[in-house]
Amino acid sequence: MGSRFINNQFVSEVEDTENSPENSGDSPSTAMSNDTKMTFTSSPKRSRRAIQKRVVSVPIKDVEGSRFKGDHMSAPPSDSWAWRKYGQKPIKGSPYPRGYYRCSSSKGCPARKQVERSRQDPNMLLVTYSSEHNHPWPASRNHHSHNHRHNAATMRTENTTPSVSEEEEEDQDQDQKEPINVSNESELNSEDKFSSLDEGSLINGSEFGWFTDFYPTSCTMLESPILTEDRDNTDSDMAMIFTMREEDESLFADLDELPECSTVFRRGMVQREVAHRRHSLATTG
DNA sequence: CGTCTTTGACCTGCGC
DNA sequence: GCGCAGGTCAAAGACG
Repeated sequence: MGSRFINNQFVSEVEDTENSPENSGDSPSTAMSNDTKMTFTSSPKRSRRAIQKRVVSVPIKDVEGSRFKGDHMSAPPSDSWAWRKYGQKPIKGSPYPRGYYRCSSSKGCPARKQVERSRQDPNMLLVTYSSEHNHPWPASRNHHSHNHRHNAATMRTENTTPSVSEEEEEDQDQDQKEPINVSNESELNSEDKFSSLDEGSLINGSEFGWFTDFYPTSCTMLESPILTEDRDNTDSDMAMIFTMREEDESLFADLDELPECSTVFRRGMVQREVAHRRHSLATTG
């Protein structure tokens, strides 16, 4: 299982409406193909506020070594952001505790995530991202700005990068209707700007706009060397860099500091790209 | 010295 | 209202 991490990068997405304690942790894993997955879910405790969360399942193999210092629980999978642990709780019904992390990439960043081992598959980590206050990722990603402070401490979490994509075709239309102006850093960096977005407006283009709408105008995925190193040839499918458009190149022109693990996600593109790549390899090779 | 993790206490939402 | 469970706070110590 773990050896197929590359394939694990492909994530699909479901709507989780059950939120029962039994399902809150593992249902995403069981409902979908193995390895890395993503799902929408709502916090059982905060359902009245309709706070959606995004769950990413990551093979623990790919996390080990990044920060296991006798921590049997779970090191948070890397996503190129700095996360500071602020709590840990044993979860009823699960032999593994759940770790609570908040974003420390920028002061006052409200983004949080929870990391726990899957009960059904202890080799998997379930990472639940909370976007309740809309993490200002787009601006930070695009410009590797001050919001993204990669010091030595924060880099400890960056050994792996669970790549994420989305499959909601209809959302692509939404993206094209309302592309993010990636050049307007000051606007995107504004916490007020993001906090002013109400849930209703976010849900339409996905409440997780901060998570998914990085580059709605491009069809680009930057494959990190981290994702390909130490992985044998069996996973050559992902050892590639998707062609960048010209606008993308200009867009990233000033990103020489972009960390290795940075991955640009394009919803719905990853699986299609891989399918296309596989087809091309099959026909040419 | 700044930032991190750890961990017990406290808070909050929910079901009964 | 009470108890349970999840989520957060904050002090203390560790680390680089």
